[in-house]
Amino acid sequence: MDKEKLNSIRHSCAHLLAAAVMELWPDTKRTIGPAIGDGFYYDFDFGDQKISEEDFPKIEAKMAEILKTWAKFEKKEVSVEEAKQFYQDNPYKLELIDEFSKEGQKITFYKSGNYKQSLKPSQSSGFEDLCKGGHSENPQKDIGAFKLLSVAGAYWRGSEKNKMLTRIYGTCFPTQTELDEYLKLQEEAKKKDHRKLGKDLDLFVFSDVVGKGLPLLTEKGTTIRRELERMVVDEELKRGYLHVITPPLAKVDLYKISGHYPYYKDTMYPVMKVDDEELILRPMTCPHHFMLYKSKQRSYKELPIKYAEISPQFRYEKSGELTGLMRVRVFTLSDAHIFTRDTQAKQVIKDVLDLIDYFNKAFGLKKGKDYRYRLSLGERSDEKKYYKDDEAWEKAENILREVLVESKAPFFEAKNEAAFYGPKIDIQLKNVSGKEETAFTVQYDFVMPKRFDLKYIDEEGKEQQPVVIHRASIGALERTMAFLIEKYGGAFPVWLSPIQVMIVPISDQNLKYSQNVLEQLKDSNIRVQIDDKAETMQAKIRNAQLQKIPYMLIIGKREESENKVAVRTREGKDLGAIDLNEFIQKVKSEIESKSSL
RNA sequence: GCCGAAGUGGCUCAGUGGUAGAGCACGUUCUUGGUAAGAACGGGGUCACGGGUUCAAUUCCCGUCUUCGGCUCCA
Repeated sequence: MDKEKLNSIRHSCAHLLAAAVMELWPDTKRTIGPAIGDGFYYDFDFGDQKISEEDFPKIEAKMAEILKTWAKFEKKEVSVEEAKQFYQDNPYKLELIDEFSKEGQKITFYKSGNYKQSLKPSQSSGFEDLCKGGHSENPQKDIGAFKLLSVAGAYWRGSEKNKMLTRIYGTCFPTQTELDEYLKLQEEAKKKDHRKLGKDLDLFVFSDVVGKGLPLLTEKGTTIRRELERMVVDEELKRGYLHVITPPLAKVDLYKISGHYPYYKDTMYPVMKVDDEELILRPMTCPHHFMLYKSKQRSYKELPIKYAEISPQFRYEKSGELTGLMRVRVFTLSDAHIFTRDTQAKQVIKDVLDLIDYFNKAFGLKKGKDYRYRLSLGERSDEKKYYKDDEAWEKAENILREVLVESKAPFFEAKNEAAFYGPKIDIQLKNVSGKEETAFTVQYDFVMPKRFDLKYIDEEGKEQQPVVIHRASIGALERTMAFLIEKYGGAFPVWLSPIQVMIVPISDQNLKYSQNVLEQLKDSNIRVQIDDKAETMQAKIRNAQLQKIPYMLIIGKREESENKVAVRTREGKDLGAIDLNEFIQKVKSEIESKSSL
C-alpha cells in the first residue's frame, strides 16, 4: 500500500480516537491529530482528568464500537462564524480557525458516523471535526486493525511556553496481520537497543552515585572506544590534521569573547570561582583551538591549518533528554577546526565530506540508505538566534550547497537549523528503529574569526581574515558507539570486538597447550581470552556465543597432537582444524582491513 | 524541565497488609567432555530513598531520586 493511502487511513483513525475520547470524556478539548511515520496521534486537553495507558482498553473498545457506524467522511464548508460557534469552548480550535481565515484558507469540517455525539454545544449527530481532509473513503472497511500505543505530554503547537496537552499515540493498519508484523518488528528493534546490549555485553554502566547521563565504560566498552579513537587519529594524521590537546576547563571570558556564553548559558555548567578567576567546564572546543591559532603569526602558506582533538566536552542536558550513550552530559567529540582562506573553503569542505564518507564506509554505512545530508540553513529574520550579516550568510550557504551538488550527495535543505555563527551540513544517520539523528556535522563559520580577530598574512604582506570550518568526523564518540552497537546488534566486526578470540579447552588436560596458543595470539596483538572454567565444552561455546565473540578456538587432544586449532565462528560455522599461524594471519588481516565478518 | 509509567539478590522477573521467591550468574565439590546450558550443595536482598496511615508496610498514601515512553532541546 502506498504511503499516502496508509496516511489517510491513519488520519481517519486519529478522528476515530478523538470521537471515542469525546464520548468517554465529553468535557475534553480536542486539538489536532495527524498521521505520523508509524501511525498517528491526537492531542487533547483533558482538563484535570488524568489519562493513562490503563484507559486504553476502554478507549479502544469505544473506538471499535464507533467504527461500525463510520462508512464515509462527509466534507462540509463552513463560515468562520459557524466554525467559531461550533468550537466556542475550545480555545485551541479557535486559534486554528483564526489562523486559517487570516491565511485566506477555507474552513472545512469533516463528519463521520451517525451516532449521537456528546459534543457541546451542538449535540450534532455524528463526529464532526475541523480538518483539512485526507481521509480514507470508507474507514469502516479500511481500518482493519488499530492499537493505542502510549500516552505522553506534548506542548500545544510544540512550544515549551504553551500549555502541555495529553497526546495519545496509536497506529493502525489495513489488516491485523500487518499490525502484528509491525509490533513484532518493534520488539525485534528493542533487542538491538544499545542500552540493553550495553548491559548484556557488559560495555557500560550507570551509577546513581556518579550521576545521571554519566556513563562508566567497562574494559570492553573502553576497547571499542579506543579502537574508534585510534582509527580517527590515524586517519586524520594521514590527511594532514594536526592533533592537539587543550584543557577541558577554561576561563569563562573565553566563551564570552566567542559569543557562545549568551547562547548556551543554559546548557553550560555553572561558573567555578577559584582565587580571582572564574572557570567553566568547556561546552565546546572552538575557542581553545582559536587561541592555539593565535599563538603565533600565520602565513597564507600554512593554510589550511587543521587542528583536531579527541575532545571531552560538558553540557548540562535537561534530565528528560538523557538516553543511554546517545545523549550524555559529558561527551567526547572527534572535533576539528580548519582555518582556511575563503577561496579554499570549498575544497576544504569537500575534503571533510570525503573523510566522513571514508569512516562511514568503514562502518558499512551506505550513502543515501543509512545516511543522508541536511543543509542546515539560518533564518535571516531571526536576528536573536543568528548573527546578523545577510551577505555572509548568503555566501556561506551557497558554498555549502555547491559542495553538496558538486559531490552529488543526497541532501535536503532545512531552514532554521544552523549554528548562530553560520550554516552547516549535518550528516543524518538512521538508527535501527528508522529514527534519524544528527551524527556528524560540518559548519561554515564567518563570525568567530571576527570575534577573535584571527588573521593571516597574504601574498602581499597584508593581514587577512581566515574562515573557520568546524567539523566532527565521527561525531560524539559516545553517540557513535551507540549507533554502532545497534547497527551491529552487538556482533561487532573483528577489529572492534572487545574480545576477538575465545579459547575453549575441552578438558583440563588441554590447558597447557591452550595457554601456549593464548600467548601466541597475544604476541600478535589479538584480543584473546581462555575459558578455563570446569564446564563442558558446549557450555563454554554457548557463553562465547552469547558474548558474540567472533572466533572460538576449540582445543582438544586432536588439535594438540597436530599443533592446530579448531575454529568455530559466532555464526555457528565449524571451519575445522587449521594451523595456528594460518589462523593468526587470517585474524590479523581482518583486523588490519577493518572488514566485517 | 514538563506529561505518563516503572523501580523486588549481579541479571531477567514472580509475589504478599503479618519483615520474601524462581531461573540465570556467583562459590564449593563431583564430573574431563568434540561444536549453544552435566550434577549436587551453598552464600547473597533494610523489596530505590525519606515520611505518613496501621497493632503491623516490601505491599496503602505523600514526597524525593533513578530509569523507560513522549514533548521541548540537541553533538
